[in-house]
Amino acid sequence: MGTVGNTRGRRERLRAETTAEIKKVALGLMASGGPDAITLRAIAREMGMTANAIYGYFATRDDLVTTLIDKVYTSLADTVDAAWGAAPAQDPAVRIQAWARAFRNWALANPEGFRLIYGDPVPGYLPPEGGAAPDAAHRVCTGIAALAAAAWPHAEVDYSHSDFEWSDFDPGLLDKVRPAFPDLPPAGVALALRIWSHLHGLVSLEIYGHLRSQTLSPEKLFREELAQLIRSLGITSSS
Amino acid sequence: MGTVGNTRGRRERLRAETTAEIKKVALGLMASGGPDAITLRAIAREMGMTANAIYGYFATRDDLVTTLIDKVYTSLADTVDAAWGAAPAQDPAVRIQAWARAFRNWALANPEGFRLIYGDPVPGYLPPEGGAAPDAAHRVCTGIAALAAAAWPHAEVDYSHSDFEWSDFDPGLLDKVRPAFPDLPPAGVALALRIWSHLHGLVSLEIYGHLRSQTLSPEKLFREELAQLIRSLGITSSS
DNA sequence: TGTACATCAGTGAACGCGCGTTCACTGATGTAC
DNA sequence: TGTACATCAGTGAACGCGCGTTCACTGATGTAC
Repeated sequence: MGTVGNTRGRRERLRAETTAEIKKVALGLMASGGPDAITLRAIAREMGMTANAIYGYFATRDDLVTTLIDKVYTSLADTVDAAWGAAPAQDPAVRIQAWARAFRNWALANPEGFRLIYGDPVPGYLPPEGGAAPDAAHRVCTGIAALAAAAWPHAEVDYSHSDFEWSDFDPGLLDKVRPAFPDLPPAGVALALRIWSHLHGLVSLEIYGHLRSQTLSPEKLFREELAQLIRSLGITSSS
Repeated sequence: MGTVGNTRGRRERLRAETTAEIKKVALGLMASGGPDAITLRAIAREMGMTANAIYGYFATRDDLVTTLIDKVYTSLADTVDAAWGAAPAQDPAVRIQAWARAFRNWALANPEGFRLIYGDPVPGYLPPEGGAAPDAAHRVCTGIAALAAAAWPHAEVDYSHSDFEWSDFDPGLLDKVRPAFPDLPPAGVALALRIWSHLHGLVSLEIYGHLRSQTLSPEKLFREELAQLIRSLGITSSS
C-alpha cells in the first residue's frame, strides 16, 4: 500500500497543483483586466492548455468563479482574524487598529480579490442555488461585530441616544451576532456597521483608484482617519 | 426662413429625442443588467431598431459610454450643487447635511449611474485620448472641498496636529482647490477627502447591496452616521 | 522483471451565441424652382 | 400647386471575433498479475 499510496498521491498532487494554478491565473487575469477577464479560454491560453482541459477541474465557469470567491473570502478572513488574534486583548484601540490595517493591507495586496467580492459581479455569473454567502463571509462579518463589541464598553455613553432597535437589522445577521456578543445592544450593532462603512469606504476608494488621483499618500490619510475613528469611539490608543 | 426653420427644427428635435432615448435605454439596461449590459445591439433591440442605426447618433460604442458618463456626472453635480446652494450659507452643519443627503438620494435614484462613474468600468471601454475627467467630475470634487472649507473654521482646533503637507496631494487637485478656497490648509484638504470617503463608503455599500443584507433601515444608519460626522467636525447642527 | 490493461489529463475540431462594426441600399421627409 | 432633386434615418446582410460548452479522441502514467 505504501508505493500505491505514493503514486496515487503523486497524481493527486499534480491535480491539486493544476487546480491551484488555474485559480492563481484566474485571479491574475482579473488583476490586469477586471472581472470580465476571467474566461476559461484566457486562463487556458495563459497556461498553455486548451480551454476545455479546465473542465477536468471545474464543472463549469461559474463553478470556478464560486470557488474563487470562496478562496478570496477565506484569505481575507484568515488575515484579519490573525491580526485581531495577535493584538493584545486588553487594548481595544490597538486591536481595532490591527484589524483595520490588516484589512487595508490585504486589499492592497489583493486588489483583484477585493473587487471580486465587493465590487461589480463577474459578467454573467450566477451564484450557486444554495444562495448562501460563503462561510468565510460570515467570519468577516463576525470579525466586524467583534470590533464593535470591543469598542462598545468605552463608547456607550456617546451612543446612548441612538434609536436603533433589533428590528432594524437583518434577522440572519442577528442570529450570528447576538449569541456571539450577548452584551451588544442594537446601537452597538449599528456601530459595527458604521465602523465597517468607514473602513470599507476608504479602502474601496483607494482600490478603485478614485483616491490616487487626489492624494499621493493614501497611507497617511488612512492612518489619520483610523486615529480619528478610534478617537470618536471614545477609546484612546496606547500605540 | 420661418417655415424652413420650423421644418429643420422638427428634424433636429426628432434627432435629439432619439439621441436622448438611446441614452435613457442604455442607462436602463445597465440598471437591470450591470455595466456589461450596455451593448449597441441590446439598445437597438429595446428600441425596435437595428444595431447599426445607432451609428447615426454615436460614432462608436465608446463614444456613447463617454457621453453617458458625462451625463451622469453632470446630473450628480447639478443635484448636489443645487442642494448646497439652497441650504443657508451661515450654517455649515445644515449645508453639509443637505449636500450629503442629496448625494445619497441621487445615488439611490440613479444606482446605475453611480456604478457607472464609481464602480468597475464598462468591459472593454477605453476613455477618450484627452484622458481628462469630465468637467462635472471636477465640479463634484470642488463641491467636496467646499464642504471641508465650510467645516474647517469650526474644526481647525481638532485637526491642528495633522501632519499633512501640500506635497501629499495631487498637484492637479490643488490647482483647482487652492484658488477656490485659499484659506484651507493641507489638513483641510485631507479633511475633505475624509468627509468624501465617509459619504462615498456608506452610499457605496448601500448601492452595491452589501448593506441591505445586514440592516433593514440604511436610511437610519445614514442619518446617525451623518450626525456623528458633523459632531466629529466640531460643529453643531441647528436642524 | 515483463506484459496486458485501466485510468485519466489533455487535444482538436466543432456548435451556437452575442458582440462591434462595415457596406451598399431604400424609402420617407423636406427643399428649390 | 406640382414636380425634380437632395437629405438622411434606418435597413439587412455580412465580416471576424471571443466566448462557454460538447464530443470523440489520443497518449502518457500508473496498476495488476
